Amino acid sequence: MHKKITIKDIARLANVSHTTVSRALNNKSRIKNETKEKILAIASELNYQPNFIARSLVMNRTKTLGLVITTIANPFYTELSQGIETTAISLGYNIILCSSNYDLSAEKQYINMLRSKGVDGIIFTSAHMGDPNIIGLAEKGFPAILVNRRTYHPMVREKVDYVGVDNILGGFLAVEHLIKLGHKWIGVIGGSSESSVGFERLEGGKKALTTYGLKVIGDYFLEGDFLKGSGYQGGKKFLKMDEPPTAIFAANDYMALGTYQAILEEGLKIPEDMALIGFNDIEFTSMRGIELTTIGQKKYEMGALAVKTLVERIEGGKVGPSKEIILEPELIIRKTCGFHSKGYQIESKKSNDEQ
Amino acid sequence: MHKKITIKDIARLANVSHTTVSRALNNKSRIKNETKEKILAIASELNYQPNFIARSLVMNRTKTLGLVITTIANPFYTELSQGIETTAISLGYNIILCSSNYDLSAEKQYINMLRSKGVDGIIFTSAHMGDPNIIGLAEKGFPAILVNRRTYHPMVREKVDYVGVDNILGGFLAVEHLIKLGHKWIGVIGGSSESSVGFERLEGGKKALTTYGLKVIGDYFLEGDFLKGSGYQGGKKFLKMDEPPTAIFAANDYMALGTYQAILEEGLKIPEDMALIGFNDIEFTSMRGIELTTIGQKKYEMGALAVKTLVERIEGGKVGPSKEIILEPELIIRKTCGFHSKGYQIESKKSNDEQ
DNA sequence: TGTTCTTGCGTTAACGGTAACACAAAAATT
DNA sequence: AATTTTTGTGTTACCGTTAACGCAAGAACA
Repeated sequence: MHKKITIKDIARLANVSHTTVSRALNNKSRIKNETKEKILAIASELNYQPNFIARSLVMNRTKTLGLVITTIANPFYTELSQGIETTAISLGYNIILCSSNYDLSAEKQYINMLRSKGVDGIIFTSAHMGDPNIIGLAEKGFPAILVNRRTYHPMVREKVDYVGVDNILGGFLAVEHLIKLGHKWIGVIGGSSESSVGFERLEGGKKALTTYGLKVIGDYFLEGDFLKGSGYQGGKKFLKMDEPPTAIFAANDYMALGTYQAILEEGLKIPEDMALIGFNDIEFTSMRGIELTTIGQKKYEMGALAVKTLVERIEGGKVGPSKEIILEPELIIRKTCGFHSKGYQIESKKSNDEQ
Repeated sequence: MHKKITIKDIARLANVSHTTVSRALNNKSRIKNETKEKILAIASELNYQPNFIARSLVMNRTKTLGLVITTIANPFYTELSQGIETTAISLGYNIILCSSNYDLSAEKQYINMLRSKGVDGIIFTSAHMGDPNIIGLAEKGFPAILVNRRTYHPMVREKVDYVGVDNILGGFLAVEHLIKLGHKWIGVIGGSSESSVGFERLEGGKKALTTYGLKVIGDYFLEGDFLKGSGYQGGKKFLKMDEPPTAIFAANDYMALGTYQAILEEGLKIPEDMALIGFNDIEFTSMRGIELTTIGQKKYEMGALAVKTLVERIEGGKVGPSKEIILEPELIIRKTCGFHSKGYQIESKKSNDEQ
């Protein structure tokens, strides 16, 4: 393999010191235009590529960001990642991908690795509620940002920025939609209790119930884990109740898809016999044959915003208190909750066991 | 922020030279067990994290791989990426993610950046047929591997390994399936001409036609671009023909999904009025309401194999000629091709329930 | 015309590791 | 007991950059 050419090679050919070459390449002041151009010409002639490793060592900056994610297999995260990666590139940063696969100890190893490799900052897309790793980072003042999921730990809130959707409002919108369609018995399948978004969406749902004068019934709140299987099981569970709900809000689309399947398996029709609403608006939920009503959020923008905020913090020094950027969710009406003609006048839906 | 501790800090505390600390940390021979343990104790006490940047500079190895991909938004690539990332981690490597978004000049910039950052090798998941960037890399003998899509350039074939599915066989299986179901008029929507996999799947399809004594009719072969839209347009085009085909093979699932929609929009039923088969078996095609018959390939394993092969080449020196690893595709029968009364027994495959 | 300021560049020292080499002391061999 | 080999460690150089500092020559000012 070709020997890599360095600034010293250029220096020799240009009859200057390697420092001067460095100055020319970095467009520093106090260099004669003539010599600069000579050096630049030689550099491009030789197709010189700077060695970022060496630069990083002395500058203590790598122009690289770590992205810690549970799994990119979830379309929600892939879209988020796209926003993150594309924006990072546009700002001159690269992304090192780290899929923790829901393993907290793996996360710790990732963080150590990333810090060893000198990343300038780390993006966490799926922080656990009391994630000790993130708390540790916050204590050290290491540049990091939380996207999507957050942590309520005071130290983290104080030091680490956050970008996410208003999950409480999202949950509210979902359940409100069901209520406005005439539902009074609404089942909710939450996310894992370690996740802030699951918790918040649940809170929003409860808020909608109380706002509209409906009771919050414990049996109608099931805990899930954001995976399809738990949506499926939740659906089955609801349908086996003496008084099943007439509508179900699943805290994400994956679970909603599982619930969908459970409902069909029990011989019920959607939306006639059971209304269903999800959360996230992942690709494919809009496809024919599914057309899930759901709560949408700007995933790509969220990722983009996260990177911008993080890079700002990295490059702007450690100034300023931490930010919390909250985006607006949006109700996306498709076909799994039925239609409303005017002002939410919907055909009242009686299930057999309604009293 | 805390000052990062270095081997020199440890050396001072242990009363040895920094070289000895390096020896202890790297488990080199010729060091007294006693001193080694003392050093290791101090290192873990101080929670020492090695500086990979410095190590990389002298060793000329970063334990980092570049992943050049068109977009991770395509579920095919996300699953591939998962295999790549997980395997890389298990072998001690990190992945820098580079989404080219179908832009060849972006690819060139990515490659330069990756080389500047000193990655030990690059994985290409979607090489163009005559990709000059990859040819350049091959000429320099830089460690690289092609996954999924390939290049037929002799220099690349000679120097760069390849892992992919047998797309010719896959195309053959798809069309053969349709033929065995009794179809004689089969429309094919190919991939982009810049992609080896599109070309190969088409070849396989033609081979099936001639093998079973059917004519290869030019009008029945449309060029697509692997995106949903071109599948949709292709479907429309076929249906507007005087003699539309009775079955369509789309060279990937995304296009098949588009074709699906076009068919439904024209008021036809699948599979009664039109049979449809795709390629890749991406998630969601198995979902209720779609259940696309398709050609499956082991995406995760493909990614894993690619990383293993690349790392082998990196770590084993540049020995040995290049490898071509070809995996077997698999016909996955679901519901979009229907059943045939006589002679062709179909055992339906259980849909792969995700997560 | 002498003094100060600016410009342009070279010298040298980092950054945090690894590796080649040297050289005593200890162990093994004769 | 003398010689050779092995073991354990320190010294020094180096990887390819950037940055602090120094200094001569020219420009600006008095």
